[in-house]
Amino acid sequence: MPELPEVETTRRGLDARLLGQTVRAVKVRNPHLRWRVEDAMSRELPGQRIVSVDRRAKYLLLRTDAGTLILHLGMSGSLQVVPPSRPFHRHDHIVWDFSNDLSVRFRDHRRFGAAIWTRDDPFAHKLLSALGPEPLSNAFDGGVLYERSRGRRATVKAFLMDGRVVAGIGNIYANEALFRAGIHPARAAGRIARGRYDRLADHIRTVLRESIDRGGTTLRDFVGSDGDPGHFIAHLDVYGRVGQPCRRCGEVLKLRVIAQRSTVYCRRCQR
DNA sequence: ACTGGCTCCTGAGGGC
DNA sequence: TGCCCTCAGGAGCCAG
Repeated sequence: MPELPEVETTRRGLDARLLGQTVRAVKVRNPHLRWRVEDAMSRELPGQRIVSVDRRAKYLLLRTDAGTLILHLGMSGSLQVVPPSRPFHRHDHIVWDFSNDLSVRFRDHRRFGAAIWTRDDPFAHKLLSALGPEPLSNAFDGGVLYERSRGRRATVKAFLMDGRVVAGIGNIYANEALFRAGIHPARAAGRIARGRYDRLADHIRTVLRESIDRGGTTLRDFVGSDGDPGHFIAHLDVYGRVGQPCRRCGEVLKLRVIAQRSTVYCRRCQR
């Protein structure tokens, strides 16, 4: 599923190919994504030039002078940059044709993704306005986690995946960062010391950067991951490794559902 | 202010 | 071989 590193890789691919290009045509083949794709997007986007391609959490922001296209890949979405003549896949739901004779297709077989058109400041949009700091920005550190977690009884795993605390940490990277930091995923967020949050924040940043570096390599051709966790999968310590030995101590890795998500951890290394 | 549970959807995988 | 069943999973939303 597209996690923050895949979305960032996608952003870089779009930025390299679409910046300064003009939207020639928009075709919505199936408007039934997470929220119905509004006609205003098809009406107002043609003729507009892409002035920037940004990312906030796992949202992609394609800005024009008339408004911003906000995209979310959900859990099975991908964006494909292809020649317009390429035959359609049955789950290609939206198509944007550009002035450089490239076509971008939003493919999403589960349709948990979203395409939202807004004329206003996208950061003021309800979906973005309450988001916490970007994990790779200077605004994020152990202090943020420590301050925000005081008094909270929810598990640290759920806490990390709450976008209002820190933006864009998905299930895979919550699992991985907690393993690297040696913190048990079911521990109450409010009962973790400052020093451990400092280390956790460092590990969140490091694991995301390492994965982006991998994504940047394996997804260079930009065909989208389409449900695949990406080639960073070979470097995961816990996610997808239930029943296998811990790379650090050899203990068999355990699976528990925490925060409604599969959580894999080492009960010896994580306390 | 928090917290946990529900929801959308389809392909994959297991059982028989 | 094929059919049926179950389930994962991002994150907004809502009730308690």
